[in-house]
Amino acid sequence: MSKKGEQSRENILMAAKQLVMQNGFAGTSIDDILKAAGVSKGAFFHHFRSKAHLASELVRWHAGNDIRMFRTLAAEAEAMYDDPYDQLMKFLTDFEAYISNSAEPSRGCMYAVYTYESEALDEDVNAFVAETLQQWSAIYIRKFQEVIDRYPPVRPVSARQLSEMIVSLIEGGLILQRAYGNTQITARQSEHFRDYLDLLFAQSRDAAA
Amino acid sequence: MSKKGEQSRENILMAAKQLVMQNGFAGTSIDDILKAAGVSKGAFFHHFRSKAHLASELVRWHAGNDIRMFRTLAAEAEAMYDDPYDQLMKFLTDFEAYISNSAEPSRGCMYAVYTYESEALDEDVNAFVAETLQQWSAIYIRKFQEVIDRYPPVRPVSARQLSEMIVSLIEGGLILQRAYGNTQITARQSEHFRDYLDLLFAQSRDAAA
DNA sequence: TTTAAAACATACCGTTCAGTCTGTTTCGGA
DNA sequence: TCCGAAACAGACTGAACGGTATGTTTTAAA
Repeated sequence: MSKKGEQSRENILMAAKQLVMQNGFAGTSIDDILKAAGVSKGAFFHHFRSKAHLASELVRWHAGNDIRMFRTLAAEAEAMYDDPYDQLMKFLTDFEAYISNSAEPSRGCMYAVYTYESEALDEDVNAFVAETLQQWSAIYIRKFQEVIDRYPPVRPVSARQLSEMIVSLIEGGLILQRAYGNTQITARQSEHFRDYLDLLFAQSRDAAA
Repeated sequence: MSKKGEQSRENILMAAKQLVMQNGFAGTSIDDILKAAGVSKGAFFHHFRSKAHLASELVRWHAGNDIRMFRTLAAEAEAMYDDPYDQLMKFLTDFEAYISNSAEPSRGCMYAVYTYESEALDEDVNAFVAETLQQWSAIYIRKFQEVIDRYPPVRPVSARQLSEMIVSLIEGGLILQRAYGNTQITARQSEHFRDYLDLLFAQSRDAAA
């Protein structure tokens, strides 16, 4: 593959990502994307056979970057600490920092956009979004389970429930951020969640120490 | 106002609500709404001067019903119990029941749809959505404050933080529900949140008893 | 019963949309 | 240097869209 070809494709994906996050998928026209990406219609339809195909490729491209970033954060945390609880805390704080300090302050979550326009998208795109959210959850679940096994919580909690909770808090926080024009809500909710974990596991951790 | 006139208007709003929740606002055409509502174009533009105006009226109509329902649940809880903690728990469980057993299983939150298409909507509509979310939060905040004042929590928590947390959990839960096709996630997260409250306030409540 | 406004119904209009078609340029081998 | 394929560029098309224009029916008061 030539450099230039890949560059155009990437420009289109980046422009489309920004516009879709701003106006939704149905609210973004191909012409809008062309203008923002600085490419022609011929270029667009050379790389994507339809708008629906772009939707599919866009979320796959985005999810690839996302999951890679997640795995990197998880790996860093695991390299730095032995204790799963410490790993979890570092992972959560790193993610908070990522949300707060990202060059482009977060305008929401692409999976949420896709989810709320799911009926207009292909079946397999919806399946992919669900799958990606589950992959995301899975990273948490594994870590929560290690923590629960090591430090019995004061209340019975499942790793799955906790992972659904943090994902819900983040997704919901991003909505409130957008609605209120406040870029700190999601990070604050994540902090709050860490307090909750502290309440759940502090007793066992103190006992172990 | 005549009965028939109001009936058409209501039909349009109901049809629009359903379609917007399914496909988003940009993804719903006026013709789609006419077909679903069984009215003509003349009727539509008699009641709404544009699609943007419909967006505004729709969210106002929806929010009116919503806030009314919320206030009713709050009033019922306050009539049944004297203790603010008991009131809060009843309010939360009633809302869980409402989410779970609603005739039309919840397909998400209209404010989330509007929030994710905010750039394409009028300034004042966005302001109204933010205001409505804040009204919703305010109901929680008042009650949380009463509970905090009466039963000092084991960790310092603010009523505002707790209200942002439950709203985030609900909004995020509704996204996961849609993505996974599981109608129980939001209610389960609300249950989980009650466990958290129990952890925060159990000590003070035991001491008071 | 008349009347004027409200409440429609529907054909139509200009624009925008996704997608196509017909070329031209770029580029990496042979 | 030549060639074929990849990578464009941009005019064009038919359908769908939001909105309008014009006429008809319904309604409620005088």
